[in-house]
Parts: sequence; C-alpha cells; structure tokens
Amino acid sequence: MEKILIIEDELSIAELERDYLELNHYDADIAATGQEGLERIKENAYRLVLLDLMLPDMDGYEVCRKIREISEIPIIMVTAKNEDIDMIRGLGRGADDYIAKPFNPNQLIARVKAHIARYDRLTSSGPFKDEDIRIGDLLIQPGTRKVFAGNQEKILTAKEFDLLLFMASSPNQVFSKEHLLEQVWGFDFYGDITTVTVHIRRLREKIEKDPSEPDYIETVWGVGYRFKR
Amino acid sequence: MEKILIIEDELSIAELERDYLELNHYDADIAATGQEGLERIKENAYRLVLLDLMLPDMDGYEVCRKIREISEIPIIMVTAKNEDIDMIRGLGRGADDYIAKPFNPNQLIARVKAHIARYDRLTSSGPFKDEDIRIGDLLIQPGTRKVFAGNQEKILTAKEFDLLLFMASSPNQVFSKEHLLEQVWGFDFYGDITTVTVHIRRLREKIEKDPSEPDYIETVWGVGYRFKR
DNA sequence: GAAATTTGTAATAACTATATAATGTTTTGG
DNA sequence: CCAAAACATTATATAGTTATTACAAATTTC
Repeated sequence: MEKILIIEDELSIAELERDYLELNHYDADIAATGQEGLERIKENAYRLVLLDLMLPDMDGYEVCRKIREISEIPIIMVTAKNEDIDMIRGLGRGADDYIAKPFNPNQLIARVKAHIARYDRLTSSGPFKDEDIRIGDLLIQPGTRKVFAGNQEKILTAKEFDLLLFMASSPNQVFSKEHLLEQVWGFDFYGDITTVTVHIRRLREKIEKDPSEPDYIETVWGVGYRFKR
Repeated sequence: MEKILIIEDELSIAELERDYLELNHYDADIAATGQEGLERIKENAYRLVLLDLMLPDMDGYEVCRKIREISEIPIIMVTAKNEDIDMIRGLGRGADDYIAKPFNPNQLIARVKAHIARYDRLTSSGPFKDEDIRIGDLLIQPGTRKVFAGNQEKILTAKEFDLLLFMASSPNQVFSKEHLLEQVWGFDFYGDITTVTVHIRRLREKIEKDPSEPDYIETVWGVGYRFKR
C-alpha cells in the first residue's frame, strides 16, 4: 500500500485528510511538527508528503527545503489563505504543487494520484517502458526519440515528442487538457490551457496525413483528446 | 540474472532494498555484517554492492577498503544521515557512489543500473566491444584510441575520445547532458553541465567537416545529443 | 619544476521552441 | 436555427537552450 505523510499541527484537519486518503486506499501517517515529519521521512518510504504551510516549530518552506535535501519525493503544500498561493508560486523550487484549505476532497485525491503517477513516470522505472510503440503506420522510438510515419521520419520538438509518447503509451484513453498539462508540462507550469491545443495542432500537422481529419489524435468534444489505436 | 549484495545489519531495510531490486529483476543477497559480506564477495560473482555505513562489526569505510583489495566491483554506500554525504565525498576513492536513507526506490534502481552499465563499459566485458566503429567516413578504433575522418587521423584528447566512443557505441540514442556527465565523467564529478557542451563543441571542431552543420553529432533540442548513423 | 596541453568555467552571442494572444471555425444544447 | 462554448488555426514575442569564445585551473610532459 502507498504510504503518505501528512505534516499538519491541527489534528482535526490532519485526520480529515487521512480519512479521505484511507478511503482511497492510501496509508497515511500524521506528524504534528516539522521536526517529527523530517524524522519520519528519514525512516519510511513515503510516496508523497502533504505539508501544511503553518507549523508550530518551523515554517513550511523550511521543512520543504530540508525534505529536498534528503529526498525527491513529491510534496504538496497545503495552505490556509489564498494569498499564500502566490507566494508559493513565486518560490519556485521546492514544493511540486499546492492546494488551498478548505480543499475539495476529490481534488486532493486526484492530485495525490497524479503526482505519484508523474513521479513514477519521470523516474522511469515505473510502468512506462522504453519499448518502441507501433500503431498503424506510426512508429515511436523512445530511446532515440525518433518518430516515423509511413517509413518517413518526422522531426518533432521535445514537447511534441513528450506529448505524443505520453498519449500513445495509453492508447484509446481520453486525457483532458488539464491532465496533459499536469503530466507532460508538470505541476509547476501555471500557463494557459490553450497551450495544449496548439501543441496538439502541431503534432497533427506533422504526423497526420490530413491534420483536419486526424487518424491518430482524436478530439473528444468537451472532454479532451485520445490517441486512437 | 544479475546478482547484487546488500551489506546491512537492519533486516527491515535490507529486505526493503531486496524487494525493490527483485521487482526490477535483480537477484539480491543479504549479509548482516561486514565480515559476512566480504566472505560472500569472495565466493560469488556479484555485479554490485550496496553497503551500509553503520555496521556492528566494522565501519563501512573499512569494509569498502577490504572489498577494494580483492575486487573493483561497484560499491554504493547507503548512509542514514545526510551529514555523512560530505564525508563520503571527501574521502575520495573507495565507494563509487552514495545514497541517503531513506532512499527513493526509483533512484536506487536507476543508480544500480547506471553503475553496472558503467562498470561493464569501462571493463569492456559487457555489451561494449573493442571492435572498430565505422560510421560514414569516420573510423573509431577503441584499441588504439585513434580516430580517422576521411582517411586522415584526428588527434583527440582523452575526454574527447571517451565522449565520442560512448556516444558512437549507441548510435541514434539520445543522451542528456546529465547522463553523459554520469557515464563519461563519472559519478564523483560534481562540475557544471556546460562542460559537456564545450566538449561537444571541441569534438565537432575536430571530426565534423562543418562544425556548425554537424553530420555526426546532432543536437536534440531541449533533450541532449545524439550520434547519427 | 617549467612549459605545454588538456580540461573546466564563465560570459555573451545566436538560436529555437514554445507560450500566448488574436481570430476563425465547428459543435452542441436549447 | 441561433447562440454560446469548445476547439482549430495562425502569427508573433519571449523565455529558455545551445553555440561560441576566451580564459583560468589542472594535469601531463619534458
């Protein structure tokens, strides 16, 4: 079972978070202080940390920094006031994401799942392989980062390739633009959602016979995109 | 199957490490003391050692030294406190790498893989052969460490040759600068990433007809470099 | 141990990919 | 069939990456 650490001094909130996580089959520990949290991280193999910004002994940023000294584990900051969100954005490095109190339980779980999945994918020993992907007359080679359509190589940019590989790794699965932004661009990207649209367009321009009538990348109206098999 | 030795007195940690390794198709043995570890190394053909710094009978550094007396096998030190990391760095020779407890499972596996690959390459007993490499009008002779382009010998420095050979051994494969630093410069090199850029430039200056329009070493934007075949 | 060569670093110039904005088109629900 | 929303398309400015040059430090050679 996936272990998650909650660092939060208000017990009622911590227990609420733990309840939601356990409902979703996560195993959650609670640490009431930054110091306790750090010690637990040193002793356990957690998959993710939910870190309150306001702690009695040291502030969240400091805890964040100290966690980063020993681990690359995903960290989601939990903040009480929305004003703090801008601060976290500006801080850049450290936390991977933030969520405002009072949080929406489903969003909390969604983000936890997404961060763990992304982490696994980026550290590459996860479920994603380096094997070639063949669909129709399309060939995707992760190792060389080359793409062929009908025996002709198509030169893709880094983002185009990442996007294609991500989608083609789960064919027929529908991905929302938000999900694609999270998984391909990363959580620290707070840009416009149309970025995805434009990249899909460019991909189609390169790999589809007729970009207006795509064979591979299908638009699922009101939902997102799907890579057809 | 690749055999790995874990020297660690805390059984729970040793078993955790073994589980992650076995999930990734390694065959792991556990030794609870330095003495036992040394005996096992004498009797088995391990590919790598995971060595805890704190052992009941002798400290990790001593074990490390004694292993080195009988074998050049890669050693990764596992240390509990992050302060120790500086000590290991400073100690120089002996261990090839270190990893802090609690380690990140994916990172552990990634390093194990990378070290075994590097060891194979350097001892050339693995998948990398001493055979000449011919690509285009380029000839690379690993045995004599000579390089010819269009029947004319090009005098490369040691690092230039190592870099070229490494890349040319896996043509079309894309390598990030970080990966090149790890595999060509070594894990104990904590220098700047631009070092790679400059060496690529110098290589191009020597082997390419027009260094600004390279035929062999291609830049893969936002990702790294690739040796074209 | 001095000279020569290799190697690493730093600064800046050149370039590319990419985000964004603006505008046009298609889909969908009423 | 109309209006609103979702998506497609195009062009452009900018942020981020790489190339290039020069120099300093380290290493090797003599």
